[in-house]
Amino acid sequence: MNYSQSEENYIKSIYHLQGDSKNVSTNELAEELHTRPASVTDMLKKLKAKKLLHYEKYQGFRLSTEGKKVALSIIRRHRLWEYFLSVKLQFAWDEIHEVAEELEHVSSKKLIDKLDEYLGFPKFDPHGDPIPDQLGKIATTDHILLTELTANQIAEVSSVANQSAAMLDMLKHNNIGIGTRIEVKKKFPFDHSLEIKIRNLPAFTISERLAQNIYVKYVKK
Amino acid sequence: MNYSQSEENYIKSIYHLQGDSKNVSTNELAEELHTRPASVTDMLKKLKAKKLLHYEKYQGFRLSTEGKKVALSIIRRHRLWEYFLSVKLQFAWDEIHEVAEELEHVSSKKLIDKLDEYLGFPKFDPHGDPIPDQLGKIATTDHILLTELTANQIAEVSSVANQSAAMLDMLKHNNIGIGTRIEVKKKFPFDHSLEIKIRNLPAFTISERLAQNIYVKYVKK
DNA sequence: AAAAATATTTAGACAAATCTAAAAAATTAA
DNA sequence: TTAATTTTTTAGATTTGTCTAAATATTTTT
Repeated sequence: MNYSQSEENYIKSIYHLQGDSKNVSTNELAEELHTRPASVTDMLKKLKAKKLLHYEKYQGFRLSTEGKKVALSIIRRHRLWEYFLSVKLQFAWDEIHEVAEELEHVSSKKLIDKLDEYLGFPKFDPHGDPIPDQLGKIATTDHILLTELTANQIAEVSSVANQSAAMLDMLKHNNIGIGTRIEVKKKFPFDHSLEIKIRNLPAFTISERLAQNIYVKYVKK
Repeated sequence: MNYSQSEENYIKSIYHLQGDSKNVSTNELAEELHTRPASVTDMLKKLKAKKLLHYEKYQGFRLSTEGKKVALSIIRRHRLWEYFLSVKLQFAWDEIHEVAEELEHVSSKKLIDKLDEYLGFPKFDPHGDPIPDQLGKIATTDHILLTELTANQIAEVSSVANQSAAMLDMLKHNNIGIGTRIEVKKKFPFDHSLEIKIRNLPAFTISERLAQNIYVKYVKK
């Protein structure tokens, strides 16, 4: 089956919002897609008719098994293109997302499988997110949120939850990238901000909001 | 300026049909695009409003300078992707066109310029057609139509004018590809078909129609 | 040069994806 | 447990790209 760009964007966003199968609300999805709730309702009816999601009026919705399969194949395309842009074309880390958003809608399965092979079947994209294989399987990671990291423990940035330009710009400004080693020096109870240290730079503070979007994994000292 | 996929397909087809600036007709374009003449008229009005073509009711049409510029940038994208699919992803010669038709609509200029660099600034695509550079310049070739080739003269296939699946299938069936050396043994005045010889294969006949779609260039014996 | 044939355009409709404004349902607060 | 607020849906429009059928121009034939 083939889906329109618009349908694919809805499916992908629902997949990200529902996480481990919580129900997604109309307003939430409208905000994520920068569209209006009324437009979301319209599209939901269509996706329901195609059996891609479970949806009852006023009750929220969630992808069906088939819907998840479709979502994973879109995510596979997106992340393979990100890997290609970064590793082969030398795009900067914060430039790849936007271009991959366009490339992901090219639907030839053969193209994607050949690209995967050409790239050497990478398991993670440049943001540290896992790339689903042909069957939709994704490698598991042991990462945790930076907010959950114990003080004075060193960990390595493994992925970011949010890839908005504003977020990526902020990370760049703070010299944080995939693989950056971070140590939490202090947690401030007042606003839950964190003082962190990177390499030999002076320690500095980041907001809880930002820290909630950074995944890290422990690393031997 | 950015154009829709549909607009881009019209511009590209007009460019191919007009050749060295002959006027294109509504029916001709409708057939090329597998659409209806009425739809063509609708789109022409839109493209005229965007100053991409010269068009007066019932008089045929032709791309403006700006329109040609746009056409060349679409062709650039298409041929670079064809080159990538063929050289990097090892797609067969007759499979690349269809996928490139989709990829060509991804519009990031940076993507295309980086891809060009990554591929080593190729001058010709796998079908032998020239790839426009960033400025729209295309390398010139000295190829002629196979129908124009003198008998008993050896020449090498340099490109094909038509990339329909039917055409590519026929070429494959006849063992003709870019670089194949062909000698015209005889021209039949009755239906203008040609008897040709390839390598050590027995000579065989091809139609005028097919020969009109094959470009060759002379080669020292 | 009129008639016939062909090419092109207009008029009006339709599907997809979106929107605004208003109605209806669900949730939260008083 | 009503009232107020928020969320969601419906109704009706709009834009883009397409279509069919009919009208109008142009070209070709007789």
